[in-house]
Amino acid sequence: MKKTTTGKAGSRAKPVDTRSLQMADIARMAGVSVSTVSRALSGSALISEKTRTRVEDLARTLNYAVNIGAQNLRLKQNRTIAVVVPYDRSTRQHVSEPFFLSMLGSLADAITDRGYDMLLSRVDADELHAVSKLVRSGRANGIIMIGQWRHHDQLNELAANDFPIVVWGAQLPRQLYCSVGSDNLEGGRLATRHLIASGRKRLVFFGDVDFPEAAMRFEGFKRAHADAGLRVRSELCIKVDFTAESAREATQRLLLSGHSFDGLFACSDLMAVTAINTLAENGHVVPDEVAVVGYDDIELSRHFRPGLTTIRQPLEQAGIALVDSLLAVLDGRQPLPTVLEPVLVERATCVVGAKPPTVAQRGAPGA
Amino acid sequence: MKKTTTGKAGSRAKPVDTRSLQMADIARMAGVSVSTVSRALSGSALISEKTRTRVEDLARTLNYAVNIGAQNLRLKQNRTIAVVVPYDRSTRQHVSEPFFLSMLGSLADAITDRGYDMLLSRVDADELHAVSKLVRSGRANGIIMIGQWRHHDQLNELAANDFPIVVWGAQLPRQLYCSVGSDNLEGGRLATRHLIASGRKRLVFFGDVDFPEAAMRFEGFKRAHADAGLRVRSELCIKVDFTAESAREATQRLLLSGHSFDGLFACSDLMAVTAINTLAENGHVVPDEVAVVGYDDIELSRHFRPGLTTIRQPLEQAGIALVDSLLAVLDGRQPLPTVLEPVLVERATCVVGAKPPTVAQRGAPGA
DNA sequence: ATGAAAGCGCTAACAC
DNA sequence: GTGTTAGCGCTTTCAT
Repeated sequence: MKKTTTGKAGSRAKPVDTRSLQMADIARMAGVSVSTVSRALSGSALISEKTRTRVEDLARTLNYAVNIGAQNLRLKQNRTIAVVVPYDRSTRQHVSEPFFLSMLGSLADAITDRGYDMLLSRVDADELHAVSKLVRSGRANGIIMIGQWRHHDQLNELAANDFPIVVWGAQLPRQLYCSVGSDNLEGGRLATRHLIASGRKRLVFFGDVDFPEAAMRFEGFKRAHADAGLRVRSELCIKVDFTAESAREATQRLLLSGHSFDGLFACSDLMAVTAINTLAENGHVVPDEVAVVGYDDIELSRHFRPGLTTIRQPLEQAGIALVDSLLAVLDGRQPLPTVLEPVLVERATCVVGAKPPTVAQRGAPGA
Repeated sequence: MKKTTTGKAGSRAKPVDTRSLQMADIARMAGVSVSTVSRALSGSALISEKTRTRVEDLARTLNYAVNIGAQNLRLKQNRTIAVVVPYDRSTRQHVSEPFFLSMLGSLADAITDRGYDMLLSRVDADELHAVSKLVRSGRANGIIMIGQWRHHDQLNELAANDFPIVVWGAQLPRQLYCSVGSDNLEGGRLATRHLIASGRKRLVFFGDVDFPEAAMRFEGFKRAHADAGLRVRSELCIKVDFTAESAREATQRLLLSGHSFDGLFACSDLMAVTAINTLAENGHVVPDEVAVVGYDDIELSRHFRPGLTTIRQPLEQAGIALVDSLLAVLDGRQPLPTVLEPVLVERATCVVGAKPPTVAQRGAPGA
């Protein structure tokens, strides 16, 4: 990092004049009272057309904008929604995970469209109760929480106190808060059914069932097996957390274990992609030897080679559903959880109707 | 999307009780005055240890939090920084572009670390002046603007009025605002030099020089040619905007044009990846026939196959520099623009010391 | 060490 | 139609 010399001169201390225009100023200049200005600017019907235009013109010319803080204080409102991304030290789950970031974009749009502001806040997952402060302190009206969470009880406790929160995630039994999520069971089933339909029989599962989402996907994995009259091989069900490193290790361990397999369902695209790369480095060809289905359909998956077959979560809809549900909660209603339908996106890593798996091809070592 | 029936019952209209605790309540319960509570909670030295603990305990027990809105109004402050992402209809540049999103993560961290709140705001690029309202209305103290912008003059106009804004982007001549950006000229030069060093001589440039960043990278492209005694082939310099579609079209046109080339420098990783895929679909092997260097080092590039050689922008540093610069501006100082050094990340698509390009290999058609 | 009172910039009765 | 007045929930003189 270097500082250049081009640009403005050093640092003359010249405090920014923050004493901006106020309503009183406009009032004085227009020769009316403050309330008249207030009314004129808020489109009250009690104001004469003449005064209104005079005030409006003045305001526009002087570049005046109503002070939202004061307005909110007076109105006891604050059109702000806080989006909270729990920050998990242990998992090192980070805001820059592709999936989170797509979700953020979708939320930003939905929130903006409804005339609200979006506060982005990261809180330590172990300090989750801190989110309530955002609302108690009047910083935001309500909270949208995103993230793999194993915080069911904390959330329930918040919701029990009528705390305005909506969370992205699985719908759980005895849940007091409103959730929006995709149907993870169905997603897991779709993925697994597709693997089976492509002729695979010995399927690996990658995921951390401590997370409700992953647990549901695993459930779908099992159901699909049952539907097809296949049995789940427990030695192929591996606990992998949501990091690339974990997926890499798991894949290596799996290869070393000697268990044979011809298909893999991973609970995130990042896992899937990492597994594919690790397989490739060890001379195994995807999808010829091992078919793979991921989850999320992040940007990456479309550009990855071979194109990743995956389960897409409808994020646009998710953003909208989250925001609308929160607004309903704020309105004193109790919206039902929303379950979005995941869709299978078939690309190259698992194709139905293609040739069946080959145990060893192109003289690939191992397997 | 379907509504499930599990979960809470329908919608009993039961307005959330927003009349939360106030300082007056604490005061009454503690048997002291409001001012005492205020002082106790803000750690004033004039309060007896006994009163302080009593008040603090009470506040903690009752889950009281000071109303930030009122506090800010009184203090004429608001520890909030708005991050603005211009939304460009024509380019369809979207918040979910991987690069923007990484930047957001980095900013969220930097802002949070400094005890500020981050407001995320998208504004139509054609309504750029709207950002000033964020500050005039007291919603935020200052603005950090991210995004490919061709809005130099508008920004200068804002800055001329002492408007607290810092922008991510190239440093331009006669610039009145503070910018933070990577050295795009150097980045372009690094990329091009690497291509040349790997033995390539007929280089393609993909980018839209209407954007200052891309223009500078192109400048670096030209310099590297000059340094190596090569000439830039104008028929290989193609205007491509920051979308995958545009890159795909450009690549196809390029192939149809019949011009031969053995290297490609793309102004974003997304362009690069798309170009590589399009080349592959047409039977051209990267990097054997065409070496490719991208720009940004987004997540994708690490997982893409073959690994994308690219120029990394140091986003962590960028976030920090942006925030610190803005805070300096808010403090009445005039920070100098920051120029971050880009670094070359060598992966597989352009490797120095590898075998020289082959015009046709593995019986690839065309070329 | 504590309290009373004024006021941050705005809105909304309530008068006229 | 417009002005007067009383707060929204807090901090901070200025008294005591």
